[in-house]
Amino acid sequence: MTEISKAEFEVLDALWQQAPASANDIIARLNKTTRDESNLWHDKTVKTLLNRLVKKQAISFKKQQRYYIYSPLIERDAYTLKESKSLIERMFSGKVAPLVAGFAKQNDLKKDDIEALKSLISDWEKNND
Amino acid sequence: MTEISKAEFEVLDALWQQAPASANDIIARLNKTTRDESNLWHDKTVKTLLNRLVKKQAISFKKQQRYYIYSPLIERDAYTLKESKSLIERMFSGKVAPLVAGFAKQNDLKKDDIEALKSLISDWEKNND
DNA sequence: TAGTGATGATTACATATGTAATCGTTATAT
DNA sequence: ATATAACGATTACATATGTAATCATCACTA
Repeated sequence: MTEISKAEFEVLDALWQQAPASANDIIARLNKTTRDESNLWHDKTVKTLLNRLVKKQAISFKKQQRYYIYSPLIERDAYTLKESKSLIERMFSGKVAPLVAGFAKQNDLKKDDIEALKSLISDWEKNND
Repeated sequence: MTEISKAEFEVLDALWQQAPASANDIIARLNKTTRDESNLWHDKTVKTLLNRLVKKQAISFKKQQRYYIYSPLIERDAYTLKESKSLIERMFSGKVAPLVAGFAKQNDLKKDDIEALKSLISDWEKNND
């Protein structure tokens, strides 16, 4: 699977929300969460991106009459993990802690982040002591 | 400051290692850490990327005779934090914990990651109790 | 002093990306 | 039944990106 661009990711993300889905479902979802009116997704644009995602084998479709119904071929978790690892590899020598440290320094960690992290750590320690 | 591409980032990263630096310094650094012989950075390529980084105002240069000596205009920490936040915003609704959870699930957290995270958390708790 | 080599500047060029418009075909509304 | 609207397919096009090659200058070498 080749690279997925940012715009393609947004479209794929709308499909991940609920799949399978038609192009119109996806367009509707994209525009539902779009705050800025002037920034609506254009029908044609989304369809181009769906096509590219098909070519990149990130999604598939089957015909339902003359409509296409799309489904993801890759999983969201797998993809986001791959991208995260890539960024952390390139920017932080593969260590996740320095990224979190950046957030901490900017005061971008909220209590529930901390709770989630503590829980992850205690799980880890349960398995790796 | 516009976007910095992946290739540009690698060049900038070599400059961050030690600045100011000449193009040749940077090329040498890039190729020092390159394992694969067939994958060496080409002189011309690096210079193109340096030019683009100048245009994007990510770096500056001053003439030293007929050579250029480059310096970063942006800080590594600031840039990597911005990119990290962008990715986490796009992929994890702005929460850092789910990213770490992905690493945990893949067994990609090592003991020193855990130690670093614990330390971050205890610092955070010291300031936010 | 004429040729060679190193430097930055300019140009090149294929592919990717964002953002659509147009085309051909079919379904639908009048 | 005909015009129109809705689909997907194809085409468009500016800018970004990876990856260099060529050009104009200047310095150094034989």
